[in-house]
Amino acid sequence: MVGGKRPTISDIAKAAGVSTGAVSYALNNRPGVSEPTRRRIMDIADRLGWVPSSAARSLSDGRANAIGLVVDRPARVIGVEPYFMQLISGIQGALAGGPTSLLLQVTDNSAAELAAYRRWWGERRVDGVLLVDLVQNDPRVELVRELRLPAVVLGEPVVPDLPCVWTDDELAVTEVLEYLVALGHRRIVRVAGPTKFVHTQTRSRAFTTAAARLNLPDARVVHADYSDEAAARVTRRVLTGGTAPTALVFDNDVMAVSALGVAHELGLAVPDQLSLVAWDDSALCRLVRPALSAVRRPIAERGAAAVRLLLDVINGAPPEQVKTSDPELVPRSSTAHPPA
Amino acid sequence: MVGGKRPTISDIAKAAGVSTGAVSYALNNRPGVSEPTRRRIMDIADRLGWVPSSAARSLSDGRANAIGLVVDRPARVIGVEPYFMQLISGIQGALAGGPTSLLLQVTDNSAAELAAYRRWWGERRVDGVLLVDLVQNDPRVELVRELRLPAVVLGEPVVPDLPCVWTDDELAVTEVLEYLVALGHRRIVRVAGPTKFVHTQTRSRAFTTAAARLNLPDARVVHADYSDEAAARVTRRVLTGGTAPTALVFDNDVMAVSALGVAHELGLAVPDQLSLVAWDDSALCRLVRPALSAVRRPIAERGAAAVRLLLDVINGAPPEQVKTSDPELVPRSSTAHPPA
DNA sequence: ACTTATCCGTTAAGCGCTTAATTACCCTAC
DNA sequence: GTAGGGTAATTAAGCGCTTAACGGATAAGT
Repeated sequence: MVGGKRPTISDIAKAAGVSTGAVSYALNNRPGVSEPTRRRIMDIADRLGWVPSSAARSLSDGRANAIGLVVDRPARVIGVEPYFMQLISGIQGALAGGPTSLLLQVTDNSAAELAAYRRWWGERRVDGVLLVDLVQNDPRVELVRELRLPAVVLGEPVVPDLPCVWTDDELAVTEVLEYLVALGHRRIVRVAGPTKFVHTQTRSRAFTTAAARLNLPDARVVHADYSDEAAARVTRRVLTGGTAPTALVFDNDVMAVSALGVAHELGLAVPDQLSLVAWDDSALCRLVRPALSAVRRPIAERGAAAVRLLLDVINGAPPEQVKTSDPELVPRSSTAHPPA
Repeated sequence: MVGGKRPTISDIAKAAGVSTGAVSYALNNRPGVSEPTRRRIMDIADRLGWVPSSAARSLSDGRANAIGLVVDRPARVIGVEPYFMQLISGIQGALAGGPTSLLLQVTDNSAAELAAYRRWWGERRVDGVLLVDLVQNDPRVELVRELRLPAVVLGEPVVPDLPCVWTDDELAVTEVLEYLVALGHRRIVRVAGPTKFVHTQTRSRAFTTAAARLNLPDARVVHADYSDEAAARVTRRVLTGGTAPTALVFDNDVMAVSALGVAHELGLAVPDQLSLVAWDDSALCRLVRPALSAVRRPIAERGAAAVRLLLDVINGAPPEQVKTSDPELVPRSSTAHPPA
């Protein structure tokens, strides 16, 4: 308890008059010590305030008791999106109480991200990792396979044998489109994130499919990079172009809010002349006027599920593909009938 | 390079035909091996893709090569504020390239936070920690001292011998007040965060002092908890009370945006009938209409400076108190002359 | 009464790395 | 020719913990 001096199992052994082996067995609840002895040892252990040295434990059992997450988004963007903090909240929730810690790294390029995973693996610092924002032919998939590093993807099951936690975005896209069509919209544009992301493609495909089914020839997809600047630029172009859409669906909240500004600037009233839907609900969506209709996804749930799955996989469980609860559209004040 | 098999120094030793001791000396650039041998060893090491095992290294040199950060804010709030992600960005920037990793924990109560620090210390998982959101008589200060755990405070230097990185908030508060007074405001209310935080008190004190100096008897401070709900409640009360203020200064961005909604609801035009200033600039402030005037603080710089300071302290440097560059007021469209 | 099984506990090796102590060898100096 | 001084290596102990392998004692089986 007193500063600087951390008790070790041999301190406990000495105090209990047994060998360190016995202490180890007792502390780990494994057979080999009698009940009274075990109890005595445990009492001494927590009287001394003993906590196992993670380094020593790792070294001998090969477990790091840590998992890693690297987020590869430019600093400019990362601060803005509530997504990651909510994800981390969920992750922590599932980690709480257990012996496992979270190692976090924020990088601004893909090479650094790969290097981080490789280093963590080499240093035996993590038992497994979480993979977010998968892209087509993602090099990380190759890497974790090569390294035999347990990994769980946060996203659609595109890689057959890689465990993942996913949310049914296609469903949500379809729901949004049907909702807008029900309001009377026909010209709808989806302002998506970068093409490279798998989830972007999934949503775009769902969008196109649903649009075809609903017979909306003017529906189309344009891309931005999640930043408000890019979104403003794209939105302005779309709204001032030929046949302007009456509804826009965005791939995050920041872009939708940015569009709100652009609409204002162009003198377009939201929702009377233009409807807006954001992806990933957030305080941002709630606070802005008019409040934004948004698709709410269970982000923290994703994080928690991913952690549980990863811990299982680390313990040798087969690679499952887990689906979270479905997203839901939260209608607010940014959607209405299109102008007559 | 091939999966699963991580080379150790004894693999290198075998390949080079020397002892593991020699390998260790060579790899750590310490005297004891000849230049040719060193070169040969290093070549083999990186041909084999060797990376030191952090567990083994920690165990033998007592260094964890990691620092810890625990953020104690309810999940509800944490996702909203860009602050932490920006801080983490800054932290990573200073960590990049070095051997040190960041351990992150998000908790929702102070006891859990203390437990986290204690556990990290016991497990020898971190070499030092970062402390944010200091409160009066913060138990963490006592704890890190008792444990002799190197720590750096992100905030004002309230504890004499604890190193810290701080930003001159008093200056900013004064600047904001002078700015508003110059515009003609006399009745100004500061909507602050919880009283318990040291930074809240610092700012409030500066506010009161400056208000007295500027002869503003109606200036006062009210408190909320950083959430949009609380801010809305408080703002509504303040604006509908006796002598309503003509300007409000908030302690974060979310509360300011929330107030924007309240003003709208009460039929108060911003900035013509009410001026609003946010603390900590963010995309939120930029994107909202009218865009919010805000105090911009060098958040990432704080994080980076704190990391550098912490690493120094871990290496035995004396506890410095570092001041960052000054905050600046970014005037936008939410501030103007008060109504005549 | 003797083997067998069971239970409790100790021993010791090993995880991968660092580092003080030691040895081996070659040079220079008196 | 031998003591003294580097330099370049090896040896081995130790960091704190886990865990096979082993041993001694007691209880049970025939």
